Formats: sequence, structure tokens, C-alpha cells
Amino acid sequence: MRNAEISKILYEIGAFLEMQNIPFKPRAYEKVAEVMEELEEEAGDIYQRGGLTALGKIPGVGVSIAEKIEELLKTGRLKYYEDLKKKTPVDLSGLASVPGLGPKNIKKLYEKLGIKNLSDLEKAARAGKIGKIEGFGAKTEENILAGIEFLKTSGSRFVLGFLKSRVRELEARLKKLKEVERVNVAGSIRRSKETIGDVDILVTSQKPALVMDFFVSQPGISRVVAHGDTKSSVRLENGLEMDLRVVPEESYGAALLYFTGSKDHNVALREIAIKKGCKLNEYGLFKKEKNRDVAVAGKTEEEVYEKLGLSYIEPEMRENLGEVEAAAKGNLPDIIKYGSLKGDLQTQSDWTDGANSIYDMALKAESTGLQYMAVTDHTKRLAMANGLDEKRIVKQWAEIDKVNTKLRAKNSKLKVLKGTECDILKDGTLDLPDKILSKLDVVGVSVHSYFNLDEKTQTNRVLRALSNHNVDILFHPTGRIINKRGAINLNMDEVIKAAKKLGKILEVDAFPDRSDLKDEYIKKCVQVGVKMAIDSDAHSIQHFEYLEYGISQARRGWAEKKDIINAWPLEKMLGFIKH
DNA sequence: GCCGTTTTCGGCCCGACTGTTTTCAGTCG
Repeated sequence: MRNAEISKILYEIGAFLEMQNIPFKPRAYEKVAEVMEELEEEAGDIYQRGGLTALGKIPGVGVSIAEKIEELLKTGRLKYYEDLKKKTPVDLSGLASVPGLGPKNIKKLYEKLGIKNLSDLEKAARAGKIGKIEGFGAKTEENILAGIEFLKTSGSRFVLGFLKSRVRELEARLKKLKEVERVNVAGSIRRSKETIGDVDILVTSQKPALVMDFFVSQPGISRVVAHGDTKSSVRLENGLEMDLRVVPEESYGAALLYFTGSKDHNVALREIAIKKGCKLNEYGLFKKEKNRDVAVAGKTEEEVYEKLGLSYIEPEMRENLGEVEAAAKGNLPDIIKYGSLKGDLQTQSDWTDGANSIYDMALKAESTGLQYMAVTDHTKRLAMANGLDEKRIVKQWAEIDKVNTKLRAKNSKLKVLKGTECDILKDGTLDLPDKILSKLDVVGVSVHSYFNLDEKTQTNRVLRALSNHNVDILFHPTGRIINKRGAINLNMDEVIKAAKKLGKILEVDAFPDRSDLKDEYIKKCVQVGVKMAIDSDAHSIQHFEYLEYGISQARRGWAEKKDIINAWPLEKMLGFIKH
């Protein structure tokens, strides 16, 4: 049984216990369910490796839950869960996905109306039966119907890089409002998660009601979910939910911290506060005294961290994955800064599936602030992209020479490098011969076919490609495309080990729905000392702006400038890859 | 049910909004 499935069952157990008003246990199960969902290693593998003891090492898993996971792994079933389900035989996950509907009300609906699933729920709501139950009303019934409609039309999470411009627009509109003093986007956007579930915006204002009214009357809103004095919540036509909160100036830092999250990071900070005899909430850090709380900090995030005895933690690192401990010891890495890239090592031109000429790409790269850019068009196996064969790539070199001459003539500092995004064939050999590859400045290789090979075959295929001495970089290593296609079956530990041994570079592809490597693999590379390159994978001049998301991703993976070869000057970078 | 640099027992983050109520429970983040 896979982690996702185990997580769902544990989550449902929590909700069933919640129905029965059992204290604390629901939180324990819910927490474990979240951990399991994010877990890198399959629970099955952990169990194989070290049995119950190893399962117990998963955060939040104790003796009781370890045994339950064991039962699930061994038999595919869990008696404890089935007994709970017998008592209230409902599609809990389905029903709970309706916004505003939780365990308590699901239970009530089952007992009063026999509602077991979403379709029962919709029928009952349409028939006007729900509003008649005690504790429910006409408004609740309406909300349930709207919630069901939302579920039918909404998809998965939103890709950060595809959404950010729209959020920045709204931020700008709010900034223009004279009643608004400060504006900050918080939440997962500020942490630069690769996908985001909703948008949190913070403002300070002397006239909150006005700001709230302005916010809920923005264009493109399909539903106002909440409209209060300090908090409003709207849903856009594309399903995205946005929250706006007005907070007092003296609490701005604490509020920014609180609403930036992550939840786990906040909980860790609160625990530190408690140990210091304080209380931390969105209004500030307070010292608890006899009969009142005295404010200690709150105006800025820096101040709150300082009073907690921590150095400032960048938003991208706030996941409670070791950053709090590092901040306490003053051991935080100096993560790579925005705008610090000097080059881009993966771009496509109109020689294959790019939209712009090499010269236009070069001009745009320069105005983006880069000093070098590798043209890495596809190779012949990728026929649909008009991939280059030996003859055409040799012709392209002449073109690149011309472009460089033209750039020098106008005193440009940009240098265009000869490169390739060479296909890795099914057996791990490459789509261009060594006599061509050896003449290139930058050889990137990537998988564009046979995505479904089993782990061993796929890993060996990639390792074989990496072992070619002309190869410099593995492009978009896992091949995933968010919301479209999962990662190929690659044993990343093996790949990282091989990259270390062979001195190869792994790419952080910044194209928003690739974001590949993802943060946890970046962190591993940093730990082992494998160097990376952050590339735009630009297929048009507009795409250079995506480099920002690659930097976000690298920051989330704790990468420093020394880990990213294209944050280095050209000579140093080339010297390293061609050692 | 989990967890421990105050604890192996006794805690467990905390506040806003909504809807249905006349003081609060449920849900959410």
C-alpha cells in the first residue's frame, strides 16, 4: 500500500474520532496523515528495512499508529478503521472536501438524512432537506450546494509561476488605494512553494472596512466566502481562493510571520515561545505576567525571531525541516539571492521548438542581466520539435559565431555558448555522436521518451548517459510536469551519487510546471556537494523571467551561490564543467 | 495517540468568521 492511501485512511480515522468528540486523538492522526503524505520514502520500504521500530521513527508515529500501518502494509486492511467506518459508513474524504463541511456535520447529516456521499448530499440539498435540520439553515444549504459546484469545477493546485503576475497586479491595485498603508503577499506564495492552494494578502489600514469592500468587489470574483472586519475571503472564477487581512501596524511583523507559515514552522516557533514563558500569535510575542500579557515584539519579523533567540529565517526555508534548529545555533546557510545568476544554460531557439531567433534570445538574456547564455536546441530524435541532426547543429555553430560577432560589435557583454539538449535514447546512449558533443561548450542531456520504464531500467539508462565523458548537465532530471505528468521512475539517490562521483551537474529547471529538481533533491545535492545549474528552459524571450522561480526553488533547497554554477562568472563555470 | 533540554504523565497553537443561535459550535488556516 502506498503512502497516499495510508495517509487517507489515517486522516479518515482522525475525522471519525472527531465525530465522537474524542479529544486530542484526532489531531494526532491528522498530523501523521500529513507527514505520511509528504514522506519521501514509501512506508512499505521503511517497514521492510527496519520493521515497527523504523516506522516508529516517522515523526508523529508512536507504537499504536505503527502497528496500524503494519497491519495496512501486511493485509491491506485495518480492523480499527473498518469498525469506525461501520459506525458511520460514509465517504468521509469526499464529503469533507466540501468547503465548510466537517466531521461533526457529516455525522449529523448521516444520522438525520442517511447521507453517505456527495451525490446523496447534493440530492438532499436540492430537495431543501438540509435547511430543516436543527443547527443547519437555508444559508448552510446554499453553501453546501455552492461547495459541491466548486468541487466539480476546481482542479488541482495552482502553479506558482503561472499565477504570480495576477497576484502582483492585485497587490499593485491595493497599494494604489490611499486607505492602504502596507501590503504584503504572505502564505505559500511568499515561501515560493512550487504550487499554491490559495493567496494570503496582508495590509495595514486605518479604514479596514473600506479596504474590505474594495477587495470583495474586485473583478473576476465568483463568490465572496467571508466578509468581516479584519478578514475577507473570495473565490475567483478559476477556483483560486484569496484571503485579505487587515492587521494593526504594531503587529505587522507577527502577522506576516504567522500568515507566511508554514503551519509547522509556526508551531515550532510557538513552542519556543512557550518555553520562554511567552505566547506567540498573529498579534505579537507576549510575555505572560501575573494578570496580563506584555508585548515583547511584533512590529517586524526580525524582532520576533530575535526575541525568540533565533537568527532571521528566509521565508523559503520556513518548513520546520531543520531551519529553526539551525537558526538557534546561528548555522543557517547563506542561501542564493534573487538576481544573482550570471548565465542561463538551457534555452531553445527557432532552430527547433523555440519561438525566437538566437539573436533575439541573446538580446533579451542581456537585458535580463545575464552575461552568458547557452543555446541548447533539441536533437533529432525529438522530430516533433524539429530536433537538430549533425549537419544542422554544425550550421548552427556558424550562426552562433555570427551572433557573437554582432553582439561584440555593439559592445554587448553577453556571450552565446554552443550547447545542446541531447536526447537520452532508450538504452542510455545519446542522440548525437561524441565527435559533435566534444566540440560543444555545454552538453545537456534529458529524457523525453519511454517515461514508464521501471526504476532499475530507467535509473541505469540515465546513469549510462551521465557516464559519457562529454556530458555536463542532466536537464530536468525527473521529467515531471506538475498537474500533467509524474516523475519518471528514477532512483534519485543513485543519480546524485553518480553525479558526485563523475562531477556532473544536475539542473534546476525553472520552467514553472517543471520546477525540476524539486526542493528536497536540491537539499540532498547541497549536502553531498553536487553542483547544480538553474536554467529557464526558455522557449521564447518571455521565459527568461522564469529564472526567478528556479532561484526560489534553490532557496527552498538551501542552496548557496557556491552550489549553483551559473551564478559564477563564465570562465569559472566553463572551467568547472570541462575540468 | 504522541511526546519530552521543565515532563515517562500531563500536557497538546490559537484566533476569526459564519450561521444558527441568544451564548456558541463548527470549520478553517
